[in-house]
Amino acid sequence: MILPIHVRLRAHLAQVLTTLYGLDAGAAPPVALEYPPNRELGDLGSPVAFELARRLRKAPRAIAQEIAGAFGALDGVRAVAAAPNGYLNVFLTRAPFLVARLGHMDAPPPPPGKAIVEHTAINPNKAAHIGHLRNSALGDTLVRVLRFRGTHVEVQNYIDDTGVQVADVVVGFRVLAGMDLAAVRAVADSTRFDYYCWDLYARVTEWYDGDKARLAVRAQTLHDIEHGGTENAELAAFIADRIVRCHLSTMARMNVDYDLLTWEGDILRLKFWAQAFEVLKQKGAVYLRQDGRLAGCWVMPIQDLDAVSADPAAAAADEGDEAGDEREKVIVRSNGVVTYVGKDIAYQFWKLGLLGRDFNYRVFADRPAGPLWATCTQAGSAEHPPFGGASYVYNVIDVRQSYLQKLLKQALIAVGHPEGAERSQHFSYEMVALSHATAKELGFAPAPDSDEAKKPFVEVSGRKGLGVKADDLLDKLIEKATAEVARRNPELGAGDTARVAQMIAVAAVRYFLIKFSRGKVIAFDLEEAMSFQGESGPYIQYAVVRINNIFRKLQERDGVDEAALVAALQHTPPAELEGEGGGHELWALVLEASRLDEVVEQVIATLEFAILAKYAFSLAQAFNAFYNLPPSRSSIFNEEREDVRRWRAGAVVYLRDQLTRALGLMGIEVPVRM
RNA sequence: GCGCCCGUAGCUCAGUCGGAUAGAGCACCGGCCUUCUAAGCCGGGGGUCGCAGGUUCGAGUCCUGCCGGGCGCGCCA
Repeated sequence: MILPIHVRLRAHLAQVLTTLYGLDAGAAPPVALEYPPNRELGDLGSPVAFELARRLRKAPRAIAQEIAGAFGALDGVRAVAAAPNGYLNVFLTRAPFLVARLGHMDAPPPPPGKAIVEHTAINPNKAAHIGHLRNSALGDTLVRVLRFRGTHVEVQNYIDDTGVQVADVVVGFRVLAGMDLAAVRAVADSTRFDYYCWDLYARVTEWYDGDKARLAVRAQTLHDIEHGGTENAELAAFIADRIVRCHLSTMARMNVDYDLLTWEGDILRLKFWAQAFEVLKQKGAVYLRQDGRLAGCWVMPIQDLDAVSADPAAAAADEGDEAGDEREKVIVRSNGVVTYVGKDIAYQFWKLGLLGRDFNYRVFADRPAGPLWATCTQAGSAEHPPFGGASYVYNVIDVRQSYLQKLLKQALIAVGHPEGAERSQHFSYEMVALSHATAKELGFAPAPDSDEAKKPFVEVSGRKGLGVKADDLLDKLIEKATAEVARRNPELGAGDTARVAQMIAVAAVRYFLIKFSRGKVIAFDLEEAMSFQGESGPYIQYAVVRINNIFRKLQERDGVDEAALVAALQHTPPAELEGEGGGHELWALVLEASRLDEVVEQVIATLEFAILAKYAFSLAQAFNAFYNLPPSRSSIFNEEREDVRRWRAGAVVYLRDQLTRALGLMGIEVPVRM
């Protein structure tokens, strides 16, 4: 396996520094490498001379010059130069670099163990909205990025089928609409059921607001659902099942998929909590409060997690400061009913293989790729893939759940599994709100002097039915894209046009949801999200489509395929790439395209997918700029010099492949035309 | 009150391990289609990087304090 040039260059520079200045290579931090602002300056650059300037009492420039002088030869490096300002810049041998990259590269060994990614987890009582899409887009991208690196990933979607939100819709059907199961089934079979429930849910909220005493109906319904065997429980199960199927088809439109649906009802019925409770009690992680306002509750003491895990000194200091300030979190209420946190602790234990109990499993749906599995309580399938028991767990949930996610980690530490806490990651992100313009468009205009009107954005509210439904957004985007595709490609049939429009719409939404940093509230603006121009998914697709067109036309005219062009590079004089003339632009594309792997590394380390989005965009942008250069410097199709055409083709094929991979990581496909 | 997050161009946002001239999109103004798709490209105007200190050869980036905004801290889920 060829070591990436960065690694070898760092090692070589460390060696040079040792011989030159007697610096201990082991003690020094790794030599920093950056990309100079442009290719004229170099391909890689290092500020190492700045760091040494003080120690050596020499000007950075002089040091850089000495290093350049002593550099010697390194495979893959064409030249080294000391910049006037003190940077040490390195030029790579271009043609071998590209040829190697176009060939087969050995993949690094896959990380050991399985990772569980849980995402989506929409309450199964109404249609999915734009906020849910952010979760799914981030979660699915995480899955794709991990798999790209070779990690074995299990994707779970948690279904809260026994919570208040489902209970509220049950109340809506039975009390407000006066329907029984048969009537609800008739509705589900004849309408957009998730949309119907969206409106019904909002009506129920209003109904509660009309008289708080009505909340007793909710409490009774919830009780019925939790205990089973009642009409309410049956209705809840039906609603949850149907809504989940709606969500799955919405997500399928977005190229989002799962391996397993975990149902909260199964966690309850299989007594996962009882099992986890035993462990927590045994380890003293929870205890029964005898007095005070929490008398009769089983509670878990809450500590500062950072102090618990990392720095012993800081932990000791904190203990002194906050000894009197310790708080407790109720896990089991005084009436014996477990809280939400308790159920989540049990689920997290199971995910990490620490519970000592398992679900039963059934096939929930058949897909082209194979069955979609779901948990069940009894009479499961005899044969099913192994689920749970992962080495790493990513819970994709918005930032408002930080406190609870912290409690999960604490419970793991308290039962003697600090490594489980280390391997549990809360993948948090800020919420999606609505811009005032979009909220207004949806018919929600806050009173001019209200608090709502003064806020920078309008909060999405499933309860009020205020939000942009995921399918509505996709429909609008597809409608717009269809018109554009039909106008630009009249030769395309209706089926192809629809497929292309769908891909463009998905690209627009998914890119939009990925391009902001996780910590940023997205004030969703419909007009902005509908854009196919500028920094958008379709912009990137467009660049790839253009490239594919070049090779399609080349094939049609000359019968030359791109594989043949690439293969011929080995025996082609590299003047176009290496030459003094116009090669810089082409080489810049190759070097930029080569950065995908390092971008993926960074993305996994930071869980910041905006980096991936921006990278893909800038690569597309770089290509578009190249594409628009005068034909003498950029054309492939009309270039008559054989060697020049080959190198341009090779560079562009490589860029296209890397860009297609980057899009794939974001769940975005490339259409044939657009 | 305590904790977490955010503050960069008119607007929405990038800015990697602290490093070369602080960038992009949108909006605005001016150019570019007989030449691989104009969903594109090129050029222009537009900045007290919230404020004040500190560390450093070097700070949008790190530290401290403050200001403004968001979220969280329940015998809800």
